Amino acid sequence: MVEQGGGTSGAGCMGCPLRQRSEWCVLNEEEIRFLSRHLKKRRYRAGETIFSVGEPSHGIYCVALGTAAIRKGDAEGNTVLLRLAYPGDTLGYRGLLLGENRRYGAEALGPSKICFVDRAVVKLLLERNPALGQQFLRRIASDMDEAHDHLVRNATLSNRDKFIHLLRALMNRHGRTATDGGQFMELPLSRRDLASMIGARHETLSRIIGRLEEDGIARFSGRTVYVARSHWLLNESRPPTLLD
Amino acid sequence: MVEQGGGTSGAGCMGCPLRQRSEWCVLNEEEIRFLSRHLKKRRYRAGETIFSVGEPSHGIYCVALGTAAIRKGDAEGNTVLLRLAYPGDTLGYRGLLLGENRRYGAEALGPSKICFVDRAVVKLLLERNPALGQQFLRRIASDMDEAHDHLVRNATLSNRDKFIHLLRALMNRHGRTATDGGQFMELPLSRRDLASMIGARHETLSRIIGRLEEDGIARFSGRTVYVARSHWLLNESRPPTLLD
DNA sequence: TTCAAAATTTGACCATCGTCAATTAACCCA
DNA sequence: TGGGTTAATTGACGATGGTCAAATTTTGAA
Repeated sequence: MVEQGGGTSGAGCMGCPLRQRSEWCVLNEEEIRFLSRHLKKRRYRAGETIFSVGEPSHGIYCVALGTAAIRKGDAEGNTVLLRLAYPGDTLGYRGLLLGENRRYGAEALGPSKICFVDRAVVKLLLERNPALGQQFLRRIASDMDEAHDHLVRNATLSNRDKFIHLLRALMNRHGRTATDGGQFMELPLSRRDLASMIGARHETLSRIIGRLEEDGIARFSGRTVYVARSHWLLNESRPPTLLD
Repeated sequence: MVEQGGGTSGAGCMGCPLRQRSEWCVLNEEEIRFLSRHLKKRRYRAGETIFSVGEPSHGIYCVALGTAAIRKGDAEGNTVLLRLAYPGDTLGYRGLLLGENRRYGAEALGPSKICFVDRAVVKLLLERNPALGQQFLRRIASDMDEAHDHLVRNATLSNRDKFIHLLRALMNRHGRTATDGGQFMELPLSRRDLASMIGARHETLSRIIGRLEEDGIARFSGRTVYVARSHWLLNESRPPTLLD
């Protein structure tokens, strides 16, 4: 299950199509070879755990293929899906940087390939190439911005609008344009997870979905969603001010 | 208004009591002297703006004395108070790292002293002392954790519980123990800002406060709050965490 | 394919929250 | 100190969201 050498094609990180999109893009050829030799690539099946809350942080993970979900729970046992990670995204850098145990868990949402880079390898590369540290700083800073935007939206929008925003974000990643200009998407998440992402109960989400269908904004069938072109742009955010 | 040399006593950063609590603790004596010479320290009056959304990021700010508020708005003009910053906290590193304009604003909540460090000075120190970069990484990683905890709470708790959590966090910073074992605090924020921190309208917060008084959990009078010892620990809210 | 478990939907009901509007209290500056 | 402005509270009421429970669909494993 575990193979040496990164990249989706077996040619090592050198041939990895997402090298340019990840922080590793600043490494030179020799450093990439070093990384290739020392990372562990592994396939995950749908639902498989990548790492869990509370375990020590031995290294970082790099999504090569598929989608991963970041989950976090509170003291009461409520669990929230914080964000999704896509190819090129790096997971678990915080625990590594702070030398702490993992404070959130990650799992594969579908069949995925994910590379693991041991803490020692990261450390060595960071020392060799300071630009890599810069890259990580930039990455975290940008994650921070995202988290803050998320906080503002959650404090500001209704559940319905939060869900619409979420749908649009998901559509950007998972959607395809249909022949009529509308968009199709296969949802990567269960209703429960979708609900947890907007801080609502799953029953509430069901009703929101029902209302979106009534209003003719979208059609849901299992995990497939269809949104007509005409309805897609004008929902940006604005609360449905009376009649529309 | 602007003076050279950091620290609250005029002895430069060297004598700054919060040097050990900020990222600058890794600098050696010479580097601290360099920092002292090149930072600009400035007093702010209550409500004064430190920096605003949209303006270019020329450097970072370091709270020496007082309390600063981080504000962010969304497209509709709603504004949210994201977090408070206290002595030792660094503001504005994200815009600097990403080379972007400020995506949030900061203002002094009361009379404050805040040091400004120009981007060029930061860059120089970062190059001279890689440990400083590490410190920043750790700081951001920890801010990130806080933001995620905040997201989980917002998705999970009722407004009432979110407010109790907020009160407890504020009490940790601003509270004093009374002779009877209860705690007093002078709130640093208006009701509107308190409400925005938990994602509620100010009218709703007024009612939450009313209910807390009815339930005998706390007493509010203007900006002073009193909480009896007996009610402090057992309230339905969860674990005591830091501000965020 | 078949069946049991899990996920989803739906209904009923109540608590909470947002909005509008009207007061009342606090604040700031001349 | 007065007067005008902002902040805070309160009431009424409709909308939204949570909870419990039951019905229905989907999923996964044998």
